[in-house]
Amino acid sequence: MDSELERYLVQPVLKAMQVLQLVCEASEPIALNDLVRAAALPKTTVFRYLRTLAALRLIEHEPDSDRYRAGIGLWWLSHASNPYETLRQVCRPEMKRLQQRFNETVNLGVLSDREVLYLDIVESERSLRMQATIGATDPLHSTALGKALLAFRSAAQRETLLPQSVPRLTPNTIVDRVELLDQLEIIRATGFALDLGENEEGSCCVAAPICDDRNIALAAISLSAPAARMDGAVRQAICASLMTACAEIGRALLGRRAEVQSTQAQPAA
Amino acid sequence: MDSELERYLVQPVLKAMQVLQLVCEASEPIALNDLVRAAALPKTTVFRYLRTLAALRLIEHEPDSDRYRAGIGLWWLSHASNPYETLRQVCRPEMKRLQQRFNETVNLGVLSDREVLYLDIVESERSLRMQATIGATDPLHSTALGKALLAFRSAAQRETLLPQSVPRLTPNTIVDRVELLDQLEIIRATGFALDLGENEEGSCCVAAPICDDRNIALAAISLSAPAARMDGAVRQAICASLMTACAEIGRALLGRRAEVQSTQAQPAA
DNA sequence: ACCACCTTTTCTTGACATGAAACAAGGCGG
DNA sequence: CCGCCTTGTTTCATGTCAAGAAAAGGTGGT
Repeated sequence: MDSELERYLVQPVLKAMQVLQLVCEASEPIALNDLVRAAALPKTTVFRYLRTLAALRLIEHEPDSDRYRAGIGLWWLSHASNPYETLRQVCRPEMKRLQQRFNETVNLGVLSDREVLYLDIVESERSLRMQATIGATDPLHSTALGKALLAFRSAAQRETLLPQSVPRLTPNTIVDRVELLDQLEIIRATGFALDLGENEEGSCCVAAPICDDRNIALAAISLSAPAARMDGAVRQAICASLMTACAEIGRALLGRRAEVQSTQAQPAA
Repeated sequence: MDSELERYLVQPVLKAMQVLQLVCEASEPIALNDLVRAAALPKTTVFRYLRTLAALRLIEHEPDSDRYRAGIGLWWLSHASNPYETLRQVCRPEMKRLQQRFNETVNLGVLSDREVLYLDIVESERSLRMQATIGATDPLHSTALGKALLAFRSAAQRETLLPQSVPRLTPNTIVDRVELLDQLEIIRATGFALDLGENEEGSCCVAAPICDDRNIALAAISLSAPAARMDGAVRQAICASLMTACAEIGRALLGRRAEVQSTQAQPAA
């Protein structure tokens, strides 16, 4: 499916990044030989990548033990006015407050490539909790985050972002396109989106969008919990807090100029 | 001086990282042509790097505007059990408390390649304040951080880490090797290090080490201020708080197994 | 002192990164 | 509305330079 995306790939870059990732994933400084084994690349090649990455300070070399570990250069990359990073920092305090108030998992998501991309997660402390991973993605149509992000876009964009047919993930998943688009209108009117076990059985999510001054969603925050803990009264309280928090963040973002532009899909060919 | 370090460099990796850095530094999504101009590389080359980096999710492509921006992959790299990142997270709360209590700039530094590497900085809110940059380095011999890091190492390592002759940065810089080594003994005994305008005139720093269970410094925290604000009584209070905070962090680190191993220099050839 | 293991260096080869140039696709002004 | 001009994409021939085998240099253990 991504045969087109796999063109023009520069091998040395791919392989060097693989090595970098291995160094970063290692819980402790790692030696050349271990990297060679892990990466399944020739020793000389790995050696040269390590030297190159070290010159860029992306990794650092411990002369004593001849081991490599993550370097300060990574910090530069991920903090140099990275829009995701700033968005996360702005949202963090409100997300923590939501988590503390309801003790459920709070997710921050943006639209990326026709999917929801989880940018940040503040986890509930309960043993039974919803768990996603930062950087992971979920479909738009089956998640509260996705629907919130879709609803606060132009009608034209909703059309292009929503595939003609969407996969059924649970018995509750809404797979009828018209029904989905109708629901988006309701979400737009009420200001929040629900996911009643549509993405994963037994889980329930509430999401609200963070909008710019044109009422376009830049991101969305959701609270997710087992369905049993998310009934009537509690859900109402959550909805209210969530919408307040998101509106607050939206106002805070207006102050900044480093606005986060969510990816918008190209028109269907 | 680093002619040896510049060997075995893989060009595609260097250039691709340059492009990645440019994308990350841009305050807003940036187009291919702008990158070509900024990087001074052929268009085709930059194009291929962008595709490669996008495949790795280090950057993301906005189909509408044909622009590129930092991607979520960066987050993976810098947060996948990066020892610096974990150290920073552990130290942050105490650093913030120190900053709030004294309203002076608080620095976190580690030993890296015979220098102090600033890992984190919590800035004073005063208009006249000491200011360093995360990722920047300073000499060991002229900074409180450096001396604290040196003092809590074996005598042998102090010898190898301290160059035979050190540069004079201000009139107060201690350039006599014997005098320096003597002072390290005192620092080791008292538990804190001072910099009285030795690195920059008019600035005064107090530093204390964060030690592991063998009393080896993993990192150090310093408070820096204009000399005028750092006299007798205040300095004593700062010293006490600093040493308490560092001891606390040391204890917290003992709990974790992801200990941060500071770089140790190789024996002088 | 020998051996085993690991890093570093050297060297040859051909795969492949390269970049000029042509092509396609918008966008803007005339 | 048309055509020029900017920007992204593709193609292709070339020679660079990344690759990897193999050997040398170091280090620590028994």
